[in-house]
Amino acid sequence: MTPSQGSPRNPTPDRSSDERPRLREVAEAAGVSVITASRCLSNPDRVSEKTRTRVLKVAAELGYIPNRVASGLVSSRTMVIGVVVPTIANPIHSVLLEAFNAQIETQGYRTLLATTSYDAAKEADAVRTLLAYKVDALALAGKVQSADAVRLLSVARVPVVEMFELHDAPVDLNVGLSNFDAGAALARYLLTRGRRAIAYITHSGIDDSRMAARFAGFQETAGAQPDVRLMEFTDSAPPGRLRESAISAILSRFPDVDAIVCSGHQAAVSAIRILTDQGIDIPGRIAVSGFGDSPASCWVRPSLTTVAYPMAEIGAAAGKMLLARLGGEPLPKTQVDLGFEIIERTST
Amino acid sequence: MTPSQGSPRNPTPDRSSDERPRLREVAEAAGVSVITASRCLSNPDRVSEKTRTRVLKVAAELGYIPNRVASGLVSSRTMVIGVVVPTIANPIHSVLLEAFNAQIETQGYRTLLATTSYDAAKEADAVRTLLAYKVDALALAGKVQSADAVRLLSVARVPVVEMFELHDAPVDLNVGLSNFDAGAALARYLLTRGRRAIAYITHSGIDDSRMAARFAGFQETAGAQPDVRLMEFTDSAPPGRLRESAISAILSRFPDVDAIVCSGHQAAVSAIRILTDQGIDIPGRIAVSGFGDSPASCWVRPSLTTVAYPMAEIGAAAGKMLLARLGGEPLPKTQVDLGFEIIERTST
DNA sequence: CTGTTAGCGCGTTCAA
DNA sequence: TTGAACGCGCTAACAG
Repeated sequence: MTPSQGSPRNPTPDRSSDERPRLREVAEAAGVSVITASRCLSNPDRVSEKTRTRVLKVAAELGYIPNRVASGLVSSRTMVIGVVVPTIANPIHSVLLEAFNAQIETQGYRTLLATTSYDAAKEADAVRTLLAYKVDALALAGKVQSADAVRLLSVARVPVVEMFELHDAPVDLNVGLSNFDAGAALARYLLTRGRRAIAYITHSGIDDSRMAARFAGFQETAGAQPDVRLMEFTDSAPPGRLRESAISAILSRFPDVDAIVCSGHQAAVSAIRILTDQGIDIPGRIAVSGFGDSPASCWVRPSLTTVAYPMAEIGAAAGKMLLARLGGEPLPKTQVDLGFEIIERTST
Repeated sequence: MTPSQGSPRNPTPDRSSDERPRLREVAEAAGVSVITASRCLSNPDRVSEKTRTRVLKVAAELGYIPNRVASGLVSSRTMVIGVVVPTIANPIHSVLLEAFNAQIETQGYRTLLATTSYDAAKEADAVRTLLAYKVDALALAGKVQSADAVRLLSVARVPVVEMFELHDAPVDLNVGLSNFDAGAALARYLLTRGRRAIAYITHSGIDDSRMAARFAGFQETAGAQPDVRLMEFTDSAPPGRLRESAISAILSRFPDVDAIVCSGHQAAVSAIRILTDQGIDIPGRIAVSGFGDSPASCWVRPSLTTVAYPMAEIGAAAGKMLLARLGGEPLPKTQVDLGFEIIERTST
């Protein structure tokens, strides 16, 4: 019983009880070649309307879902962008990530995530894995820390954007602000208001150049005033948290302290709570301020004076810059400063 | 000048100035076949130590990074898990995501992200795209909303976990808590404390079964008390935000209100601020409470009585369950209740 | 322990 | 506008 239509040279292999249709099944059902079916889905213009509608109809009926792994392999465009953040739980990063992701989703890209826990070795690892997935671009929160990661990124032929921190030697694109300047600005602000005995709380055990830059800027400005005493205190809690013991240490070792600056986000809000619970007058005896704004900063009483960062704008701008690069559009600037703003509230 | 070693049958194509070495180059440089090189990297046990060390050394020297797109295509294991959340910016989801991601990263899996903005149509779209990427598993925040998504998930041959909300007909795995019970528990709590005129604020324009379940539970319990008046107010702000107008509406249309419940996270904290700014006594005149705990809940004054959800535990448990499935281990239970807790503070 | 053969599902490159 | 051939880079299945 030879089929009168001629036996196909490439008979469909047996896929009984297998999952989803592939493009080939769609093409066969629509009576076109695989490539025509492919074009109907990705280059609709290059196909006559008649075949296009027929193929699309068949594809819908069969519940066809394209295999992006296969198309990624052959076209070397995966439509995936890798994102590296220290942690998602920190609101500053989740806001950044949300804005970035929303931006790239508009063009059909998806975010492949990797976290570093503020660890430079894990950062290099994250970059390596994301590159292994052949991401079309890469976005990183903060200046790239590890030399390995820098090396990997510079030989990789993908656009890279470092978000949040502006610095001198970006791998490629760079959008954010100068944490050094932010630190300096906050120092000036406190000095102008007469504060002279300043405790500055940083966090230990993490690779975070933003924190270091903030302190450097603060130190430089504060150090220029001869009558200012600046003491750095290190807390081992993760950024965003603060141990009561850190505050106790300050009060005992620096009794005439008149200002506390917290480098970690949210840490300043904790500091306000701890100090007010001890009956210490803010800002009468001690002014408190920090970096990074959040709803909690204005809810807390006294409300927090802080250096606000435009994280959502940074994420969106980073997404747009990458999309422009991926679309082959020229970029007017590869480094964009979105600045910061000191929000004066009642804690200083 | 014929090479004396014999011309290879598969000469390496010209890749001058091309990016990274492929497995083939590594194999050639190490003098083994491609498959042996492959095994050195993924099945080290099936290769003699001598060749293994040689190949690994060569791979490191050449800076070889495996192409996971190719290996995903051929092995149908991508080592990627798709995650669907309404939004990342909401802390409740970012904590969930962080814990989930940390869990799966321990086994080398990566998170491919998609957001829905609380839109059922976007949810189906998100699921479709993630399936197109051939994710090895899928995790979704909340009960799957759209029928399309349910259909896609049930024919897909991948493990699925619905996180956060427990319900009757999970697609596959399910870990979280009953938002219905949480609503009921909060109602009982408020009734026990004598509240009888309750305004309940929900958010409009979003597809969120959790919010609906909470209200249903609350309503059922409160409705059982004949002397209780429960009024639902709808705010068009996104969950987590709250317009002042919502509070004004309550005060004018429900003047003897003695309790306000906010369904959205953080919304209750906003409510406290708005009410205290208007000089209204909390909890003297009005008790305020909500769902979802956060640092802000204890920082605000009066501090917020709220139903706390163990989001980090849920994310971690969901990750572990998926990993077990992917590892072929049997799961004792496919539905896990992690419960909730009413944290009593000073706002009630 | 190592190699050979085959092909994952699709898009590129040509030609018709 | 449509199609045939080819191969992306890697691993599964078998053989040696």
